[in-house]
Amino acid sequence: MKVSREQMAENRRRILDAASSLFRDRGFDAVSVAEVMKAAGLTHGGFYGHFGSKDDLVAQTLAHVLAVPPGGNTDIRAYLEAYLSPRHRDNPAAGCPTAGLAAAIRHQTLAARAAMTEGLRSQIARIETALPEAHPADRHRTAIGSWAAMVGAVILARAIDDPALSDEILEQTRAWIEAGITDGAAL
Amino acid sequence: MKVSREQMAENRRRILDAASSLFRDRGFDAVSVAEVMKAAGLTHGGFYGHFGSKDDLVAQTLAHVLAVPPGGNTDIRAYLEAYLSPRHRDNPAAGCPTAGLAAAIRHQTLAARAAMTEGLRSQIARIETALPEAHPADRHRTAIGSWAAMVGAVILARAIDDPALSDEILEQTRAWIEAGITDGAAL
DNA sequence: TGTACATCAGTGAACGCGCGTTCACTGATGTAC
DNA sequence: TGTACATCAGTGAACGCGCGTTCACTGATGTAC
Repeated sequence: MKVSREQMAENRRRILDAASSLFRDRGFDAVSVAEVMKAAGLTHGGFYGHFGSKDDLVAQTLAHVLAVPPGGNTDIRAYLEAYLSPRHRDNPAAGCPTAGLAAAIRHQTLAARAAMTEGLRSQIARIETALPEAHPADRHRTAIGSWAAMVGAVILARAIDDPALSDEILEQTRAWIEAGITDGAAL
Repeated sequence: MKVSREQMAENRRRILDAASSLFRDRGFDAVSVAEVMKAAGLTHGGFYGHFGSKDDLVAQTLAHVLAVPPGGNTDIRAYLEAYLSPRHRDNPAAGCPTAGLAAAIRHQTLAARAAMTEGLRSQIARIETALPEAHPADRHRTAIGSWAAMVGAVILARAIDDPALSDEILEQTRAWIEAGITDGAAL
């Protein structure tokens, strides 16, 4: 049964949204095409009307989720606190796609890697602008170092099974980054 | 054909070594049991004489590779330079198992997560002892923050397809961590 | 020390399952008149 | 505006493939005597 053009566009959006959450939650390999389609309220057969392959879905999902980041967060400390929180760690499906998927992108297609590259570039730029005005010329360095530490800390915190150590990774990394941001002004 | 006890022990070691490299290089899912056995010079049927399942192999490989880290590196700056180098980024198979596998451990068994937890604990302790003597009481914080940034930077550097940006992630993160280590002494 | 034989590590064919993908079909859409 | 029909988004059964896993078999090991 054919659907309207608007309905088709919405279906496509729902597939991408469902894929985005499922991939972040369980990884690219563990989520099947049929599962994504079911989560979008469709059947698996229609998938290839929207995407050329599962690899194509992966690449387009990354472009979709990395292109439009969740609002311009200008308060770097609030952003740090939210990012390095147990709540973020425990909700990968709704969390940062970089923390959830960056390590898996290495095994994906060139298109997926290209989407990640652009996403990373804009994220670094966004953090740079959110850094304190008083910060010296090495804002770029601070943005990159802070982002690497944020992503690394969430990945490590999610990988271990000791809740106390996991909380500690988040909290100490947050304090370490804040110190680095503050120290920078004194350099 | 039965083999000697020593031969069997060596075969087991070779399976773990092969799995360790292959998993780091291509991830747990993309490497088949048959592939690991072939790399170890055996056929796939014998696998279940050594391990209960592929999940068991994953957990034991992690315990194997995370338990005995490559030598006590006491020079933190040399360690940083080697870790955040293009060479390390481009050779995941021989590289740090945390950078290669941490993000995937979230989707593995409890035994795998437990191995990662112990590996992380000992790695943090190792970095703490390698930090400059003059460093203040927040060595623990510095060790955790630095390690998170190191792991995050290598993961990000491996995820993107722009060599220049990838090099920059490594280099700037290294400089950022070094600054943090130095600044700490001034706190 | 030498021999007979039970053990069992490794082999390779076979299994069942889930996956990505294909395809003939359906029926609502939207256009031509 | 109303009607006839070509289009095509979505359906669900079916496919082929690779995977983890099993199992009957082989033949070297290592022990009992």
